[in-house]
Amino acid sequence: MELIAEGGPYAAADTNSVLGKVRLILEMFGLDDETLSLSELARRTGLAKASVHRLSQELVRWGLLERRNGEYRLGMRLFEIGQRVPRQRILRDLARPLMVDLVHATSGTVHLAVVDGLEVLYLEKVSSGNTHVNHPSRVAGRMPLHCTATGKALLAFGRRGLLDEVMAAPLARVTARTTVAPGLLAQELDRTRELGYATEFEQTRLGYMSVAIPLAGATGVTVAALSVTVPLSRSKVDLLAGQLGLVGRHMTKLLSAEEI
Amino acid sequence: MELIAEGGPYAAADTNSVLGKVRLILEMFGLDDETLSLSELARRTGLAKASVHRLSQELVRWGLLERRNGEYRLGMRLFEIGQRVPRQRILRDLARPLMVDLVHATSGTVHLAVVDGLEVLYLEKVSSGNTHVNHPSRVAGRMPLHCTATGKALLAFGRRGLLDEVMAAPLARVTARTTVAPGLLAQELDRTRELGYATEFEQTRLGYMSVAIPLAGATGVTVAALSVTVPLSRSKVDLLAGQLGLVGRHMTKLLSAEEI
DNA sequence: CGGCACTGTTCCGGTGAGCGGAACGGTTCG
DNA sequence: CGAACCGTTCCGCTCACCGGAACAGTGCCG
Repeated sequence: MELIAEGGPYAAADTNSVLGKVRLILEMFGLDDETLSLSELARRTGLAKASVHRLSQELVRWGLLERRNGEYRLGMRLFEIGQRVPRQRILRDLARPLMVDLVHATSGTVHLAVVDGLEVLYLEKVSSGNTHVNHPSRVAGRMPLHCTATGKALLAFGRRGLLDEVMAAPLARVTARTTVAPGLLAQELDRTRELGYATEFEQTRLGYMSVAIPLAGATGVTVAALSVTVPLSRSKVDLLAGQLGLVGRHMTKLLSAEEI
Repeated sequence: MELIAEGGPYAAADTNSVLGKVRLILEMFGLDDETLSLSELARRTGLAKASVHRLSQELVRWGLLERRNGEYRLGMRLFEIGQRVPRQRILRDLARPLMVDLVHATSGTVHLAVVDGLEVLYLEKVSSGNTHVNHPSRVAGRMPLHCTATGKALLAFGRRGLLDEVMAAPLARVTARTTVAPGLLAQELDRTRELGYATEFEQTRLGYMSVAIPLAGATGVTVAALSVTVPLSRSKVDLLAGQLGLVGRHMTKLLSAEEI
């Protein structure tokens, strides 16, 4: 089991530095494991039980971990500090109200995403309770760049060279309709640049399609992407693209006031 | 200037432990200071420049900090890990779609909050772009318990003893209409328990009022509160309370499936 | 031009914070 | 009751960490 590899495009942890150990401890808490016992943490991290005990106590004092009847869980302070990260905070604060309106105009699910490493990172997800379906996406969740509408918008309008890096590795097949041929992907991106928006039909999830647009910051550089996902049955691409475009122009104005 | 005291109800940082230093560094990034230079960090934390340099480098390698043309800023990884905190994640994921609907039903601003320490901590905030006003509240922002509708709902239906702790210190006057007399607050909370919902008229911000209900987890214990804020001019307390009640019952059902 | 006041970065010797094996008390098993 | 687990504490060794000092690069002012 490769523990260190999980969780994004960052360098590996160093076992014999305090920070390395803390990192191992905090990153053991995946989305599945909500709470972990001391022994379990020691086992999974490979650290000595005494060390985990000492560090965990200090983390609890900080508020990054909490202790509920013997088990450790990630603490509220971590959420609080995470909300201060400037890029996500500015983008979300500006986009959220517009996303809410978009949900009601389209009856779909709206995503705000940035590129992090070689993946799409979802900053925000808004959907209505009425039309709510169990989408696999999560806020702070990751998806491949090549099979999502947001990913394609970011690839098409983002920094050059990103596409090459993505195509350096074989493209993962997520559904039967996912584009895995590099040539086809390049073609799709050309089309995306032409139209000004990206689409995706059942390439992420069967039965659903998405339309996405890039969001440009003050300098004109693409900093994020916004998408609407609806059931395939009621796909009105041009209508959705139009509604997204309106919001996109509004966002660009808002973003120009901020520095991203 | 008291640097350590800021940022919640947690124990102070220890300067001569690695974690203590890291904590100082990370918590220097407030909502105002988006980016900080190395020297500035060293100055504010009181740590040696070499130490800050070494630790910051390790934090960048981890992804908790990012470096953009010489300046440090909080990194995306921090946001990502913060989103895994289970209490906030479960509550938000369940509540967000319902909050979106509530926004459109009421044309107000909807907040989801928990109590952390002796304050209200906002987990989520949803408002529409049309009716958007610059509310001072932020996601992951904090407010006093005694002057907000969510705070009063949490005080009235939350764990016993919390009220005593709050009243141990003098109640801060936020606006001219904020309840600062302990006796009056107790009376308001009695009324809240009687009605099943809490209200607040211009006690947080002049021109606005809020209605809030408690959200009960699987065991019946109050775990969070949900509120709607609208301009004072169109305050329909009983209507808002009714709409909140519907959502509240729905949330209770959803929360019973999870373990909070 | 040189001096100055800043940056960020590197070096390195002393040392105490951190380490973790081992032992300890408290459970929950069969 | 022993066995196997848990969390917690102890303590001496040692190496990762510390931070003053020296270094290089930059922008400003006289």
